[in-house]
Amino acid sequence: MIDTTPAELRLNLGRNLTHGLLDALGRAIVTGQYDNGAFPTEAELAKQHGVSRSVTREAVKMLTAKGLVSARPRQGTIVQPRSSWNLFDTDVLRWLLNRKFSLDLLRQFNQLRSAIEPEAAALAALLADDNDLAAINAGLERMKAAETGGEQILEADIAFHVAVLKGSKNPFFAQFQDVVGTALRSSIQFTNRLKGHSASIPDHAAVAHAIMKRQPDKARAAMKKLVSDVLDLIDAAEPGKAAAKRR
Amino acid sequence: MIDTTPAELRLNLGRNLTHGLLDALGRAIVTGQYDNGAFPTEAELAKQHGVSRSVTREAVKMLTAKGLVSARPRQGTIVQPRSSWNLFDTDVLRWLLNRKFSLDLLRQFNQLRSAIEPEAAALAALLADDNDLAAINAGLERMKAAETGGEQILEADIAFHVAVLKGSKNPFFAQFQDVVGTALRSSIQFTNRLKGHSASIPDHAAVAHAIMKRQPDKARAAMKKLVSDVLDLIDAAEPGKAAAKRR
DNA sequence: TAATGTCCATTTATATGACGAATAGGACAT
DNA sequence: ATGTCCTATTCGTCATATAAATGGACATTA
Repeated sequence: MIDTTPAELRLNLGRNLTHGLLDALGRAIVTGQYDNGAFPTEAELAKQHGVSRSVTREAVKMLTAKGLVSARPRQGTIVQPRSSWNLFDTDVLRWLLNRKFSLDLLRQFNQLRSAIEPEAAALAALLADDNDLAAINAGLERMKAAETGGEQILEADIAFHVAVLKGSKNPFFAQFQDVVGTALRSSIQFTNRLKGHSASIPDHAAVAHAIMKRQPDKARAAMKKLVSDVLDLIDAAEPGKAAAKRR
Repeated sequence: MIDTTPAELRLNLGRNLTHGLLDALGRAIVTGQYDNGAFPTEAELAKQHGVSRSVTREAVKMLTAKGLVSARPRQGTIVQPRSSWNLFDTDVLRWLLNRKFSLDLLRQFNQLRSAIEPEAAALAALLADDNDLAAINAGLERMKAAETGGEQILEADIAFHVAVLKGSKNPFFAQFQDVVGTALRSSIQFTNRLKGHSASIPDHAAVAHAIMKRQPDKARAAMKKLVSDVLDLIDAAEPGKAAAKRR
């Protein structure tokens, strides 16, 4: 039972009741609140959260669009298996990382980065335009400026990686802008522990330099090293599972 | 102006009015129907398609969840820039590939595969369980059996790649199951032209063999070759743009 | 004139109540 | 044991009314 009040829902995401309820339900689903029992009916949801049926219906429709649930008459609304959740939806990702944070998930996410970002860097070295290059440099400069650590450097770090993804001129890679941003921000409680390494300025500079010089292979390798270092740190934090290596 | 009737909407996706309208609006948006003029208001949409406001609202809410539009009071509903569309939503991807099919998009999608699938194959070589291995082999056998070509071999091909992604035991890679399936099926009109190459049995067998033998590096290399061949064919079909190489 | 505050029109957001359609599961007959 | 039918339940759809938000017009004021 979650039993939120309308006021709380409104505060939740700063928008409106529908988005507030969406957020509440999303979190509840990813934390497994409905794994055994069935998902509440329209009427029950409306009653529990003190909102109208319209609001619940629209929230549930959005959950459907993100793959978390499916609804059929008489059967009711049912939570879909995790495999059909859209992990690249920033809402879903945020819910997952915030509530049930796990090293496993962080490792798996960085395995993804390790596949995506080096290729994106290589493409950026070939295709990035002046704007992209400027953004990449700007991100690097911000990192240097905020070298003290903390939230500053995290945002600068994100800006750098986002700029590279965008510079790839491939919309599928560019799509990961939000994903990477969301994931890095959501997992800050962990990554803070390994700061100083993950935000290694020289390694980032090497990526930027290779892209500027239009050297895709060097850019790929430099970016690969960067992400690999993060993966090494994660494995080091949990030696047991290190079997899942990825080089 | 699209002006569908409720009956047409129902047929569209075989489900209900809401999903039918979602589909119609999604297609209209990705084909740029609303790029200059503004998106219709709730009332207009309801009138144009002969459905109630509830249906339009829920369809629009789903579009919102997929990042295609945003809605605010007084401002109305506005189509978001392409960069914020969720390309990894199978609906969005299907709409994009069906209506405005382009070699560019196909190339970019295969650049993504070229980043993802080799790493997934390497992980699968390390982590796939017996079920996964069986599925990979089954896909390969289906390909051999359907060697005549046509739709049979495409489905077998998809099954093979999906099995590898699943075998990676990484939910982010596994997520691409639907994406790869949707994209391959949607781009069949083009890929048919280059069949026989893209579905090279020996190359697929090499991937499967490396995974069975638990050789991640070989699996990665074999999968890389497989996707690279597709990319080469795409570049060959459109020599001008081949500058966007990706090795 | 320029800055600021007030009001208004428009559009989405929310609420409510009613009815329709589909179907899971049981009752019943065979 | 099997197939058929019925019914209760739940989502799907519709209609209408009211609230909230906001961009812009307009008035006010320094």
